Amino acid sequence: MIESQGIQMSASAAIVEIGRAERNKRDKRERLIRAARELFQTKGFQATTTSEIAELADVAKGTLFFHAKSKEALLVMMFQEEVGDAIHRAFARVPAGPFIDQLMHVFDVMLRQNLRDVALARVFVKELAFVRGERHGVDLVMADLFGKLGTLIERAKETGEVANEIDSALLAYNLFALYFAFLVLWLGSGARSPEGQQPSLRQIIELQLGAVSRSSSTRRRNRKKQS
Amino acid sequence: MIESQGIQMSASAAIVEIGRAERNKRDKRERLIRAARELFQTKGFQATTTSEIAELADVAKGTLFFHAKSKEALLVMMFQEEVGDAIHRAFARVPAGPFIDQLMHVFDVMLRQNLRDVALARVFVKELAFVRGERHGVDLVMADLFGKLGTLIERAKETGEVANEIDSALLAYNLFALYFAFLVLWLGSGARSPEGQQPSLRQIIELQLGAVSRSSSTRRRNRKKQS
DNA sequence: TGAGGAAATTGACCACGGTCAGAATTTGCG
DNA sequence: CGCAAATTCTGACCGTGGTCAATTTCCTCA
Repeated sequence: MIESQGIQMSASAAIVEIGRAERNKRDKRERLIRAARELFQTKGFQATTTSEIAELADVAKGTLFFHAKSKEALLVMMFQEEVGDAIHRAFARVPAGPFIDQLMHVFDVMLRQNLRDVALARVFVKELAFVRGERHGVDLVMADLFGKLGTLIERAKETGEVANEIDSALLAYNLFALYFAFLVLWLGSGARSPEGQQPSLRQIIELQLGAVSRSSSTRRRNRKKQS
Repeated sequence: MIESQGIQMSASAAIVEIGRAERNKRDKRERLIRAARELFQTKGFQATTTSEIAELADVAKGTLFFHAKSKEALLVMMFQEEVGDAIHRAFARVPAGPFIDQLMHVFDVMLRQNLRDVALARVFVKELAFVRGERHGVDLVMADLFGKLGTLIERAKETGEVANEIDSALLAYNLFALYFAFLVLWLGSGARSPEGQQPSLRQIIELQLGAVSRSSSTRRRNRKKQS
C-alpha cells in the first residue's frame, strides 16, 4: 500500500524531483494517517512529534494541522478504522453456545485488539472517552456497538437465556459499561495482559447476567471469593 | 498580579522582607496546590499555565516541578483532598432506607461533587483514570471507596436485601464500574447535569441489583423501555 | 562554629504542539 | 482563455510544559 501514491505522471520523463507538489492532492489525509499510525506504533504516541509525522507524510507541518485539528485528532481517525474493524470482526463470528460465551467472545476480541499495542490503547481510551459529540467521531462506533449488542440480546431472549421483561438497550448499556470500566482499570494498572486482572471480566459479566437470566433458580453460581 | 490570597502568616510581626527564603519550607506544596486549585477553577485546566501557578504560589517555575512531577500531578493532589472528602461526606450520612436508596445517595453526593465544576471534573477523570499505580495516588482513594461500599453491602446482606452467596467485593466492583462508566459518558456528552442522561444511573444500578436481591420473586421491576 | 553533604530552589533554556499571514493552487464563470 | 474567489499548503513563529546545572538553604556531627 505504501507506494500507492504512485508516480504515474502521464509521460514525464523526469526521474527526480517529483516533489510533493505533483502528487495527488486528495490523499494527503491518507498519507498523514498512515504516517501517524506507523510512528505511533513504533515510537509511541508521546514520543512521536507532529513534525516527524509531517515529514514522513511529506507535507509541511502546517498542512498536518490543516487536515487534523490536533495530534489527538489523528488518533480519532485511526480509532474509527481500527476499533470499528475490531467490532466488525468480533460480531462476525459469534459462537453458537450460551449467551455468556457469546458475550465473552465479543469482549475477548476487543480486548485482544487493545492488547496489540497497550500503550496506544491507553492513549485511545484516554483521549477518546471525552471526544464524543464531535462530528462523525467515536459516537458512530459506539452506536454501532450498542446496536450489535442489542441484537445479540434479542436473540438471547428468543432462546430464553434472557428474560423478556428486560430492557435490551439498558442491558447493552450495562454490559458495555462493565467492559469499559474493566478496560480502563486494566490499562491503568500497567499490566501487560488483561488476564491477571482481579476480578476477571467473566466474573463481572456473570454477576450482571444473574439479574437477567430467565431461570431464577439456576442462576447465581458466582464464587464466594475471587481473591 | 492577582495577589489575592494574602499572606496571613500566623502572628509574624515582620512587615517587609519575609521573602520566600524565610517562609516555612514545608508548606510550599500547600501553597502550590492552593494556587493550582484557584487558577484551575477560575481559568480552567488548559488555560492555566504552570508559570502562573508558580507565580501565584510565589516560587520559581522549577520549584513547582520539584514538588509536582507534572501539571497533572497537581491534579492528583487536589483529587485526593476533594474526592476523598466527597467520599467521606457521602458515607457519613447514609440514609436508613432500602439498599438501592443508600447507594443512590452515595453516588448522588459524588456526582454532585463533580457537578460543582464540570470542566475540572472532566480533567480529573481523564487524567486520573490512568495514573493509578503511582505511589499514594488515586489508588488509596479507590481502595477507600471500595472498602466503604463493601461494608454497605455487608449490611445489606444482614437486612436480607442482598443474597449471602454474593461476593461483596465483586459487587462493589461492579457498582463502582457502572458508576464510573456513567460518569465518563456523562462528562463526555457535554451535558451540564447528569439528570438528563439516558439511561439514568438509577436504572443502571437497579438492573445490576436485580442479580443480587435475595427474593427472586419480587425482583425485576425494571421498566421495559427507558427512552 | 563550621565543614560538608543532602535537599531544596532557581531561572535560563529547550523541544514540542499549535497558529497564522501569506503564497500557491484549484475551481468557477464569463 | 483570463480573472477572481475559494481552497489548500507552507514554514517562520509563539507560548507552553518540562529539564537541568548551578546555587542556596538546611541538617548533622565533631
